[in-house]
Amino acid sequence: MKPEKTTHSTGKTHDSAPALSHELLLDRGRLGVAEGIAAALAKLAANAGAADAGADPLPSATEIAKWMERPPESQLGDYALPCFRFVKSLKRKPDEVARELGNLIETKSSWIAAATPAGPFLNISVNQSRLMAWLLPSAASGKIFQSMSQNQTTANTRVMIEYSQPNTHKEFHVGHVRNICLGSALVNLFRHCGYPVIAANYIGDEGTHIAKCLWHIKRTGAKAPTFKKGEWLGEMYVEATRALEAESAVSPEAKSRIDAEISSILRGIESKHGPDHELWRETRQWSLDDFNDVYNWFHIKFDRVFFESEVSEESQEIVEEYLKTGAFVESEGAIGADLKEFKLGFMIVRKRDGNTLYATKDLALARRKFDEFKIDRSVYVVASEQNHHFKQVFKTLDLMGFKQAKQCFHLSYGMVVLPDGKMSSRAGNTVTFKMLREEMTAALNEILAKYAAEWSAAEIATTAQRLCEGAVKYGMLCSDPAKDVVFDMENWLSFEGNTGPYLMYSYTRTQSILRKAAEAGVTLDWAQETVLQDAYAKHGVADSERELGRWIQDFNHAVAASCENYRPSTLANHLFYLCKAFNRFYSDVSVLKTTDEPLRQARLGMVAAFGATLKEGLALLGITPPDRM
RNA sequence: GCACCCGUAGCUCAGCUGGAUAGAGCACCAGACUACGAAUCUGGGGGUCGGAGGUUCGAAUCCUUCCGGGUGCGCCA
Repeated sequence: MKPEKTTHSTGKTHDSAPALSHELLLDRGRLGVAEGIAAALAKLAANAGAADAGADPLPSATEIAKWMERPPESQLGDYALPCFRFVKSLKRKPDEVARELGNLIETKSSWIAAATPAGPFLNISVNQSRLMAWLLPSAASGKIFQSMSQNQTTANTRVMIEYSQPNTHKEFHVGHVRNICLGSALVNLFRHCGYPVIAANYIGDEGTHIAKCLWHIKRTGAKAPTFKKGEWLGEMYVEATRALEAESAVSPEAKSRIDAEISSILRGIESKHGPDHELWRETRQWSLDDFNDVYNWFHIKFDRVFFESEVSEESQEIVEEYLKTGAFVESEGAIGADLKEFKLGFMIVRKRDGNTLYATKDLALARRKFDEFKIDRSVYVVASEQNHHFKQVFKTLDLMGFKQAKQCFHLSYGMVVLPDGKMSSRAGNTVTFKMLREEMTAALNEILAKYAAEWSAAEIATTAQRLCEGAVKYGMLCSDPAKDVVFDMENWLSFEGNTGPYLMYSYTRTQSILRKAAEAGVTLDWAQETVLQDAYAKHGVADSERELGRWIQDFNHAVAASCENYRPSTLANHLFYLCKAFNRFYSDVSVLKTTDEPLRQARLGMVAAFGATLKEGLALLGITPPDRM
């Protein structure tokens, strides 16, 4: 099968739609059916006298593969072809097209077992034994997943994905956790689809918030603990803001005195020497150490870590430079980009006091990304509060003349809220990463205590960690990024329904079966594809097997859609349905007790194929399931 | 005031480059294990897809408008 040229006749190119349905070419079953339809369509067109001038050219098999849908009821068939689109070129009613196409389809020695018209739809049943003989070994070996990365289009697009972006001296709360989950999943997805990806972090290590934190430490003389000093800093910052608010309210004089003290600390830090700078350097490192602990716990790595402090000088240069080109103008004593004609207001890049801002640093950093890292696309994973900010930044980059500005994408995500409402540090109901980890791990340890006699302490600890990490990541990823997510610890750990533990449990079931099979000396011989095909041809494919096969087969498509739409939830949901199908299959047929040996091989293959698919999908979400739980 | 986002079962959410009778999970009710570990599976009730228009063979999906909630909007990050 060679890739056909795709025609862009619709001309509708999505801003960020990359891989030209590459995954369809990897699906031999779907493509096989599409080829059968294409052949029938050619005959139909010939019969109709296709000499009509101006008639549309016949669609290619890949185009047809794109149009094929899954019918609403699986009893109807494996695929459905809506025939409305052929009405014009064939000058027939859709019902007629479906009927005639059904008659013309070749079912002997092809992927198609039956084609039955249903009104304007042509429903198609796939030759199941042939499908399984191809699908199961391809999935179990991981071959069809790995092929996703061999894509010319994506291989030439360098992508940088910036995420996490924590501030030093502040608490790392569940909102930051969602960011990490989304960002790392995107990195995985883009890499998997063949993009060269640079995973970047951008740490806020300067600014007033730090001065406030240090101000509080200095005046109270509080001493840091031996461990988790970064978390302690976060607590100090919360205390600082409270103290600041209370004391400033006492009198206008008190307020101006405190403001002066904080400015003094800020200047001290920026002067790059002296006690305040030293304190900044020391405490900053505490936060960075803690961040690394968090990243290690979540098993994520960055290829490049940027610091705000490393771009602040460049941000001053940028102001001068683009003031000259006219991209920036002066207004009311400040300097900025006038974006009013784009309905984006005015973005200040230099304050009246001469200091640059967060936005200015984003511009400087963006330039570094383009020039130094030669990236073609730049993705920012940042909370939705900053939608307006990024619209301004991207438009400004455009005005500054960066071509890549059009390939900048802000993945905006909603807040993490608690079951009883929004979190607020004022109300004292925030959830930090520390709390999340401790409480969830404790709950899991309680559950896993029942294995204390059988398993080693190390295995219990590892299992608890994996379950916790998986529960959190899945909970953060399974709903649309744009929506707020309710952080409900109990639900996420409840192991019932659409949760991380449910998916991980499904995986452990496969491992259990495969382990038992290996103990019994049963091994899979993939070389004999015909064994699979014959077994299924003889005994038939059970409904639950057909369903499961379908979800395995559509996996690549879900991955591609998930990547193209910057939406890990698409994959997460696919995995949930995949597991539902497996658990149904599990209770429907007993694999190891299957008496017919070839059929048992085939079903074992189904288990292996599902296990490999699920593991692959979970890995893309950043989840590693335990082997047993 | 303006801009953007969200509104689908009691609750939490799928379904969104338009396709057939709108699907899951939780909760509730009723079933299935001396086990390929039931952290599972099967069945049941429960919906004018926020409202109203429009586009067309067809709209939860696209457009307009209104309502409700959220987030932002020149010297914070």
